[in-house]
Amino acid sequence: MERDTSFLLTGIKFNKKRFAIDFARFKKKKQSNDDGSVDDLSYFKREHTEADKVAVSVSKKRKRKNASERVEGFNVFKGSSSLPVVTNEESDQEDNNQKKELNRQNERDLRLRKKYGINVSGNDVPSPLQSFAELSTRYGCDSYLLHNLVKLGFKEPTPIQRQAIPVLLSGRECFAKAPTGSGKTLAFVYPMLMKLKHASKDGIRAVILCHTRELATQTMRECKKMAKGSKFRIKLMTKELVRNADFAKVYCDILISTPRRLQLCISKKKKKIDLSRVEYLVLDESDKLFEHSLLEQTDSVVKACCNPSIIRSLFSATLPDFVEEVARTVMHDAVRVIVGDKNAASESIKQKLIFAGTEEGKLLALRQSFAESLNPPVLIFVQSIERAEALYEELKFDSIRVGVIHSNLSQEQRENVIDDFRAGKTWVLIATDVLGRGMDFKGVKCVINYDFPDCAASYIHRIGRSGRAGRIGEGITFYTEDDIPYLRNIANVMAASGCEVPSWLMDLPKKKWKKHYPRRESIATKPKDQEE
DNA sequence: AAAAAAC
Repeated sequence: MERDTSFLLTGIKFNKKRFAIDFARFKKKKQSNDDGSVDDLSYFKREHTEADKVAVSVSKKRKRKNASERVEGFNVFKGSSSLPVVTNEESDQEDNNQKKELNRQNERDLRLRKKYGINVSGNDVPSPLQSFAELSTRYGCDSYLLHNLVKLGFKEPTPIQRQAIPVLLSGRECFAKAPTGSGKTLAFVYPMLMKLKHASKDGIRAVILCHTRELATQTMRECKKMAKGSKFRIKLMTKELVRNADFAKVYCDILISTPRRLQLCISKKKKKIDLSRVEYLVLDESDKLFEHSLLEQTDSVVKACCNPSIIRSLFSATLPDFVEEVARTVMHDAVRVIVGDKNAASESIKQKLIFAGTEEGKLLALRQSFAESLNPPVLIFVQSIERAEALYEELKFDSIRVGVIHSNLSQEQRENVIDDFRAGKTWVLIATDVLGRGMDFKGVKCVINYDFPDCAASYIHRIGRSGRAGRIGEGITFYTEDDIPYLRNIANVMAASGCEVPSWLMDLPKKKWKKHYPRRESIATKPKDQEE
């Protein structure tokens, strides 16, 4: 019974036992600021028995075993094991022909997957697409949808689209990992539009969860473009919608929201939102949605989408094992689709590391690089809101059109900043990690990590704001003495993405990545009044 | 050690 109430968190419980030390630390923290609001997490309280300790060591062994199985699972040839089963009975001619045809199909699938760097695992993985035209021949896609595709300039499906679209169209749940800027949004929106077919007459039929409001807005725009000409209702969960709508009466085909806002609507006493009819649920940037602070919110949405025939999918450019482990506790016979190398950034991005020495050195290096060649639009990432503001104050008098964005701005301000950047009114945009993931600014040629990213995943996502849709991009990362212990992790990503890495970097000691938030000197050169 | 996700 307990299991029924905690879905994804059940998975976490299992997971936590495996990592007993982290778990104990987390538990301590939970208890120390105990405010009684940990209903769903109550299982944390019963631990430390001898039986539990045994459970830990047993599951550790199991983990190792699973890990080795997983490696095999990545193998392309084992992945799509839809080869016909040989029976003892005499098979007649027809059976033989069927087997031959199946074998030919399997060979075609394998060739195609190999060609596009697609790795799959799972039972009976559907064949990848050879072209978009197959959407109508194989899946009876409506002509208006194909027309939209052409009009929006999509000619050839990207690898993730080739494989993830048939998987979703076949009604399979899936995990999808593919490089930044490789068309993941289309890969989950398009099959959704195809399967929804006719507009909703009651209730909500599909939900897309995004980790920031900016991404939710962008995703809605993409959805609307692709659905043009249909009668689908596509809605963004805005503050106004939450305030005004009576969710008992709201019906829409695709609802796009951030987790917290949707969770609130679920937990409302009056005008509660009904997600029991949801047929499709997408967790975009899913590893982000599975972070501690968001997991409980994500969980309540997953829990509320209780339609037994729901199709759920997880998309991201970085999909760590633990996310899949947790998600597998609720998913049915999911297919895994992985494009490209594990732990690599998009290959179309040129990656550079620059030693800036000190904070002052960073500012100098930035100004110098702008003086040499400013190739707008440029995105600059810093580690905190304060530093974003400080850098903005430094640059705004430099005759460069510069903007700044972070979560301390009002929603309206945030939207304006994004619009200005998209319209080319600002050339350089300084941002916190709000814009680190998912955002698609068409022409961004260069991303500068003014402050070192906090982990490899965030590095991959940040530089992935450039070099999208096959274009060339550049990712420049400044580092100081404080960051050197963490350089090796970035070097690994660079090596995995086919970048040249100086050998001394690879000689740095391997270190398990911990979140990296060094306390930094202030950005500005010393204020004038200090001289007085 | 941060940011983000509400009202």
